Amino acid sequence: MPREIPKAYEPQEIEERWAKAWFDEKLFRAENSADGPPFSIALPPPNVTGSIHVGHLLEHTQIDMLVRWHRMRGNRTLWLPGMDHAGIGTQYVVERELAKQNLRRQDLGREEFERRVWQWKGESGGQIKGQMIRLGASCDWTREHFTLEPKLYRAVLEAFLRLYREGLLYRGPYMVNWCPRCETAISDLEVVHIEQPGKLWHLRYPVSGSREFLIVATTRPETMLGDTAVAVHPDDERYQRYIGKSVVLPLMNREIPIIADTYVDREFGTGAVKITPAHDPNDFQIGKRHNLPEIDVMTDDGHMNAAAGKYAGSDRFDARKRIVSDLEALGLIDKIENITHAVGVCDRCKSEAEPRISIQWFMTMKPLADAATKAVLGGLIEVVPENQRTVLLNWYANIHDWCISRQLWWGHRIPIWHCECGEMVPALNSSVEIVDGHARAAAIPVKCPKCGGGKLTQDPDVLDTWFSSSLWPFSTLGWPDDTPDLRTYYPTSLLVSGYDILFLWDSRMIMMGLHLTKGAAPKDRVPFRRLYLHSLVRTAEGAKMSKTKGTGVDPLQLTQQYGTDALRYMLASMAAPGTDIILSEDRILGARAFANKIWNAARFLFVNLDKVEAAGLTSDPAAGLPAAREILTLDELAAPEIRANAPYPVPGEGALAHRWIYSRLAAVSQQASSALDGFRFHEACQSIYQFFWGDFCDWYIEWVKPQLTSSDRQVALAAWRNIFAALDAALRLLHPVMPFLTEELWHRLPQPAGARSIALEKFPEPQPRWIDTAADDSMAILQEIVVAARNIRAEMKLDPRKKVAADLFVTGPMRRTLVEENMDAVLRLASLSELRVTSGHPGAASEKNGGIVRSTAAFDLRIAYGEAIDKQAEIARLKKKVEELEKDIKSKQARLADQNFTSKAPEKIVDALRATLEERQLELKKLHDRLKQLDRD
RNA sequence: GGGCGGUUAGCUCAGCGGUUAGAGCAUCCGGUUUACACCCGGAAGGUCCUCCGUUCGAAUCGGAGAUCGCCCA
Repeated sequence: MPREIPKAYEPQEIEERWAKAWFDEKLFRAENSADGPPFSIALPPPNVTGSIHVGHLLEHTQIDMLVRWHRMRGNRTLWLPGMDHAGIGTQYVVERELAKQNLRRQDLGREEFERRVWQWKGESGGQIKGQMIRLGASCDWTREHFTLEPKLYRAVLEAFLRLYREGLLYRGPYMVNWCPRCETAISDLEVVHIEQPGKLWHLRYPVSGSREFLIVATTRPETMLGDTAVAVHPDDERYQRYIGKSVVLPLMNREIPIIADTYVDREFGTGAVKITPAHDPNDFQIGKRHNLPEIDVMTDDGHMNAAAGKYAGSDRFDARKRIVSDLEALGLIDKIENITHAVGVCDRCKSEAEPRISIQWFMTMKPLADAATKAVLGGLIEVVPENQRTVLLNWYANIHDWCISRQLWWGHRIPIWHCECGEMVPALNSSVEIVDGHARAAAIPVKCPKCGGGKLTQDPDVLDTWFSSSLWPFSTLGWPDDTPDLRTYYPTSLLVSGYDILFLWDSRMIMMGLHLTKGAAPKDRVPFRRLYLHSLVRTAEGAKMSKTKGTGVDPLQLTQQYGTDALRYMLASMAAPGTDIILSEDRILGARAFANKIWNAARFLFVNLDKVEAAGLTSDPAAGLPAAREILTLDELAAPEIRANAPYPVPGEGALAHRWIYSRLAAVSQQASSALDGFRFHEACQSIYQFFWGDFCDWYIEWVKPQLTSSDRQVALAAWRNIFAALDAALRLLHPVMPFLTEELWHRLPQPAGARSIALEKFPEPQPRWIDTAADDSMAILQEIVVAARNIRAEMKLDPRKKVAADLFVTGPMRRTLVEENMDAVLRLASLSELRVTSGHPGAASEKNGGIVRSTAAFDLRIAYGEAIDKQAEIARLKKKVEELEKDIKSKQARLADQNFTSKAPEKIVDALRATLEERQLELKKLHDRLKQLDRD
């Protein structure tokens, strides 16, 4: 029965089919009762608003490779997926939609707005899930979670209430970053600094009761309306006499004191600075020290408020212009400098963030950071690459309290009720109830424990998205309940994340995990035992891939073009830890070619087997097969139990290549596993690529081709069995990186009834019986001979189809036997009609115009051909080689002559150097002989 | 201002104390080898950014500088 296998590899149909099958069959469902040590990874939950970009694909490819690899090694493997509600991000997107209808969220009211967001989430959210399924992520979709679902809401309530009772959460008026567009506080980490051209205005503040001025510099003149002091350094001689006096704040005509504070940098500007405690974090601190009033001059949406006098109602940037021009009119602008400075903007909407005092919830971080530091220092979490460990520890060391409240409507509402008397009453417990399909706190306090009042209103704020994210590795496993999943899979084995969210997410999970989970020892409470920070995909200019900037590349489109496997391979092959990735068209093409190569190698085997079968059936002498030949069937050659016992000894002299390919298989399996264990995906890819294309296709298949159609049934049988088993092993090696292609091909091999997927098979382990260093060495020599012959042929510009005779001079009987035993393969691969093997060196045996010679220390190969060779070219080539060799030999001799080297370097190194020197000298001698001979001829 | 990373072949990148520094792509030469032209065979191509140091030995370790990029303040 012919096995239909298309000539060109067409990934689309294959990938869609398997993606669907894997999902429908729940193939990657983790079984708690299964054998094997658990291996668990929580997916960094993508924003529910998002669609996948190449950055995700890089992350998912790396996770998926590790997950598939572990699954194939027999681990009880769980990759837990889910989505993040992405508070500010999602709200921003929905608000943008509303704005198209000229609506603001305030127009709808909180409940209606929330309803709209849920509606939007239902329609557009979760796109990523479909994309991940299509791209082959082997997640356990039966365990999918969403940060706003009831179970996770409950975890958030539990965490909040516990931290609150422990006194780690507090509320009060502090300086925060405020986004006037989103109208919410944002954390330090959500403010990004962008270098921009700007101006530095030098303002003249008249000193009260004098004609003098103090000059202060500012990049934000509008904040002057809220100035409540001017500060100088206490030791600054220039200003001694002003300390204690006051200035008249221009435009506002308010007297404000001149104070002394060591915070002031005498070198900056004039050494006098305006102090606006309500609009600058440093000024806020100074204000506290000096008991200065805090005058907030702005509204939530970035307009000037009543405290701004006549500027009230103006947009903050309009106000800036007006103030500057008013000051100019009054002659109070000393000068204006053009500068570049970093402006903090809201990470989400890119509006300029405003430092501002507002009442917010904060989390005390110091004790948690200390515990986390201890865990990381104690090696309870291994950080890869290692330098990121220092970055993490430094961040913990300089940690600030975390502003966890957001003035948003989309998120986990803070479970605190405020009484009219000012008392704050937390929810009674963490239970949740479902209203309209969505969760909210159920245990609502009805009476104030302090004043007994019954008028309690819930805090309007919601929690920072990252609060719920920080619970992700355990909340998704059932925490705070003691569930089988939590017991089995927590701590998770590994977290794979981009280093861009090390502070936002990774660091906070470590703190929360250590603090909140139940394990007796810290090692049982860390959220993950290893932390691998992967690279980011960047544009050619080095910018982060970003959809908003239009630099994001749609991976699904690339998939259409090149195939998912190729894309995955390309990303993995570039994923060296610690270096960012710039997408390259060439690399994708190379990966696609690789996929095609794999496809065709498999195709070759199946197609040829068809031929062998057909020939056997018809006993067609034209096919070169004897009539008596028995039919070979695929089952006989490649049944699972047959493959399991490979390699089979090949009778006669054709065994070498088989011994060698299995030896290579052992080495490559070992390399791949150790590379994956160290997150060196590029290394794993490279060694598998080299194995498949170089060893398996270029040498092994080519070498054994004739055996596959051998008239000796035993030879053909063993050869086929070995090659199928090797292909099977190669597919399993390749599976973690190229899941679709390997799945498709694997199913074309005979499999036991009910076999579901290559993903559930074993990853190749190096078998001791495969390792064969003698075969490695022998094969290496034969390959060198073949390459030397091809080299000479190319040099002589021989027609590749033309077979010629050659002479081989070898030393040692072993080598001679080796070549003679493998003569057929060598002749065929080197396109030789004959190879005369002689012991010793050419020299005397050489004839006039003796063709071209290639020499290594082990052999000399000569092809003599009727026509004259380009003698000058050959001499030039030899001379260049001589030069290189002489240089090398000289440096080696010098080093060996150096007492310092021979006495201090390890013996092994010295001996090795001596041996290579000898080889080189032999090569050089051969080159000289050859040159002399050419000269003579 | 502080910290981190890059600088290696024309391009994209490996290698990170001890072979004549590698790969893929591009280039050049030769091929319709019935698995694959997304292929096969061959070749050419490098002051490993600069300087100083450590070492028997440095692309690899340390210091300084140049340059590009990232993060934090």
